[in-house]
Amino acid sequence: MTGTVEKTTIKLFTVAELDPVLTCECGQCFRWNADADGRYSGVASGRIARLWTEGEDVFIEADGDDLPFWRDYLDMETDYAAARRSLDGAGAYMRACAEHGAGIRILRQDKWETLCSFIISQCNNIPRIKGIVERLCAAFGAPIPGADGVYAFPAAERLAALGDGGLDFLRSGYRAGYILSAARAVASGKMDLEAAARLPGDGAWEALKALPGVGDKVANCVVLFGFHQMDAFPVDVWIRRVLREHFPPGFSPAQLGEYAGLAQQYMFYYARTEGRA
DNA sequence: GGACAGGAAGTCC
DNA sequence: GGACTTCCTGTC
Repeated sequence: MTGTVEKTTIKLFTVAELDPVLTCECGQCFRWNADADGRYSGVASGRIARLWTEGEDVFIEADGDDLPFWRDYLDMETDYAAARRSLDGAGAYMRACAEHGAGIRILRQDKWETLCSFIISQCNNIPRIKGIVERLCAAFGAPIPGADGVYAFPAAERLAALGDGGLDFLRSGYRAGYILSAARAVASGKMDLEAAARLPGDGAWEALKALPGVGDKVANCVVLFGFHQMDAFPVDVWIRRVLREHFPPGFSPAQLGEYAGLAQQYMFYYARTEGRA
């Protein structure tokens, strides 16, 4: 232990407003995992926290100084009940998804980590994505004080310094080259993620797509989960199927409005868990 | 048992 | 439309 860190526990919300299981398991993040006691431990921006439910109440344990960070990360200022109501007009299937996923919040994740993680996600499955991300963090991330064996997500500058082949040990396949080139673009300033996030309209999405290995889908994930533009609507194989089977031909996700991205997350989670929930 | 196809939050040429 | 890395599953 490098100095004692004062842990603070506070009640955040009710489970209807923030469900740790749904929020951590809906596929938006890769560094939150259930402990043996069912509590979720997560790492973000070099900080650690635990989330759990007691009855209807949700608690967080973290360094006291970090609580403002976690409030922002958990998007506590957004009214998700109102967001769900805005989707009421999108049909019975949409309402079923929203009811099933109530408690999902769209986390305000680090931009670089989100970009890197969703580059890794392409044509891959979630357990393997998590494994690759953890190997990346353990190899190049800063150790987090007071948490043995837990590492921050590595800075782009750290990865940019690697030579070609420097990520072979990740076993991330053809995605390794994409990670390196994204790291170099970010570290050199050629890709300014903060500036990109402020571009109006589809500007952020267009800017991200300039990176090799970032296409329509990954760019949308970064815009939604990293830039918190809640109208972004990533379309993958699951969502393609949902749109085909449950929405009329010619339906445009833009019709879902400013919370289309939240709707997408409800659909994704529903499609992946219905019948085994 | 071990080979093999199919698929996994896709993208590129 | 095929190739691309790696890994896991189901099938024969």
